[in-house]
Amino acid sequence: MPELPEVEVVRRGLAKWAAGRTVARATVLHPRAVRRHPAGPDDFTHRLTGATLAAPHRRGKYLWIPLAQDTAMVAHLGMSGQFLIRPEGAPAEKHLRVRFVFDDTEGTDLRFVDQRTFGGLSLHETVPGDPEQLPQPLAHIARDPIDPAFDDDAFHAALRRKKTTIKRALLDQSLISGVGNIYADEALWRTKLHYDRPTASLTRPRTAELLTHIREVMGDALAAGGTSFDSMYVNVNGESGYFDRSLDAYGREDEPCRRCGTPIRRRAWMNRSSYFCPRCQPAPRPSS
DNA sequence: CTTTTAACCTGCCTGC
DNA sequence: TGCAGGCAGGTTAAAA
Repeated sequence: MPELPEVEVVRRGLAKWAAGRTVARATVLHPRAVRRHPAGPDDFTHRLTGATLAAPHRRGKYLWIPLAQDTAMVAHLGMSGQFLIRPEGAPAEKHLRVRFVFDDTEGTDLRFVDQRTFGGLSLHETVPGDPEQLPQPLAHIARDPIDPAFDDDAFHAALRRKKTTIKRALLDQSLISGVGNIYADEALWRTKLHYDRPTASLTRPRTAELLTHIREVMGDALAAGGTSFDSMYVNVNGESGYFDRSLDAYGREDEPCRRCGTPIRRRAWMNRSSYFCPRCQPAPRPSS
């Protein structure tokens, strides 16, 4: 479950069901799942053995779990990654990639399941003195819009100086993290902005509106347990969120805009799709 | 230097 | 039924 609300649902599940537990044994069933771990699968499992999982943190779509004073396990769900808390005896999922067995008597294990293998786990040093024990590789990831330390003014200034379009900017994790294809389309629809609008043309009030809508749609989605179109995106207990029923733009091609009734359109865009209302979100005047 | 494209994977759905 | 092609919520190395 890839975007910020879905990852936050997972983080909360880990906080409840995995934090504080000590790993008795870690098993890597598919080496690609730990390809971002520099020292390889054997080092990964060896270093996790005996490690106690601290409370999980999140920035944007990235999760991390501090293990010791200066080490944390980073997790990214990619397009199809899941963390599942399962009964120890439950049969292996078809796409089970990494399994953690604990030294306690709770009777459950922790599994990283990932059909498309774009996600992965890895161990990294943390930024010295960082209160959240941020892993070094995440230092370049921007704070996300629901982080109290997110700087709205700096974000607007960055948009103004970029030579790009608004949806590309929203998906740039070094400018603002946690926004993906669904919530970008939803926030743009709520703000009545076209995805190809040049960022340099945005006024400060427009940027403020956009940020407000990003926060609102993510808050709404979180309250609904996230967005799930199928069993691919689930919480640690395997349950789907139901925000898909509340989407206004994403996935609604040819269905009437909930504001003006005009059919929502889908456009091929950067090897994926953009959904928008052609009336509420008119295309910007072509530049040059 | 910044911006854009193509590639990385598996599985499902549609149309021929 | 089979098969090709398109599509899917992610990042990122390489090219422009």
